[in-house]
Amino acid sequence: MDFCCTPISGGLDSSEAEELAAVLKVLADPARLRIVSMLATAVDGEVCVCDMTDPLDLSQPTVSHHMKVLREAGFIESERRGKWVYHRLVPDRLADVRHALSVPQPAGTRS
Amino acid sequence: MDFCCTPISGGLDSSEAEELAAVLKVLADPARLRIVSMLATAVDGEVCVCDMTDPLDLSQPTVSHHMKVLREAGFIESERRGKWVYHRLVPDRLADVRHALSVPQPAGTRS
DNA sequence: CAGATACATCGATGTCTGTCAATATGTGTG
DNA sequence: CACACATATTGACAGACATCGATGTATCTG
Repeated sequence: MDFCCTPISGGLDSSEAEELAAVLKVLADPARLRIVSMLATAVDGEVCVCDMTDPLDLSQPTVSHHMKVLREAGFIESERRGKWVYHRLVPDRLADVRHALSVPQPAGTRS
Repeated sequence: MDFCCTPISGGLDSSEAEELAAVLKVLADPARLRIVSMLATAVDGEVCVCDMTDPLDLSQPTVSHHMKVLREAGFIESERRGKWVYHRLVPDRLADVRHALSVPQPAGTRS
């Protein structure tokens, strides 16, 4: 997954649609959205799992699972420092998704 | 569902995350993405179901189901003319989703 | 090494959903 | 009305997945 996702406006073929759908599916989860949100608003841009289980009201294995999904989809990077693993957003990835959802000429705007 | 989705950068609470996740879940399907793509690239901005079953390689009920999901999520508008029902994109809805996924200050960009 | 803490992996489970066949509804034509 | 065509609805089913408890792995401290 080098660069992400043919834009919708390009006329998606079957495999392009599946690729974009897979990426969107990663974001289409309340817990993962809140994780992304927490990373986006963190003062240092970093958060460790231990600081997320409580606000998310989820078990540690579940949070860990979501981090893995986000990491494998390229949305976050993780780095171990001591006992903790710090997670950061990869902002370009979100930008790619936004770009894939862009529709250049709003075709149907004539009322 | 008046206006769509608190931006990620706002620090999503539980219900805001669920709302945005629900909207993204609608897009996170290959068939629906291809439908949106076909509508976005259609010359008149309109397509009827009968013209989509073949390219999508899906049964008519399945396509009809996807149209309903897209309509209920505010992504398309549908209008009956004669025997056919024509579907149009609601471009603002996609723009809302893009906006919700924006991260103003890429927090973690210091390498 | 022994214990504690942070995180990852595994297996099981309940729920959600994309799909289709069958059928119903709506619309035009004779 | 009878028939054909386009679309919607219903019911059923298989696969996907979010979640958790139990357990494994890594790191630090005595």
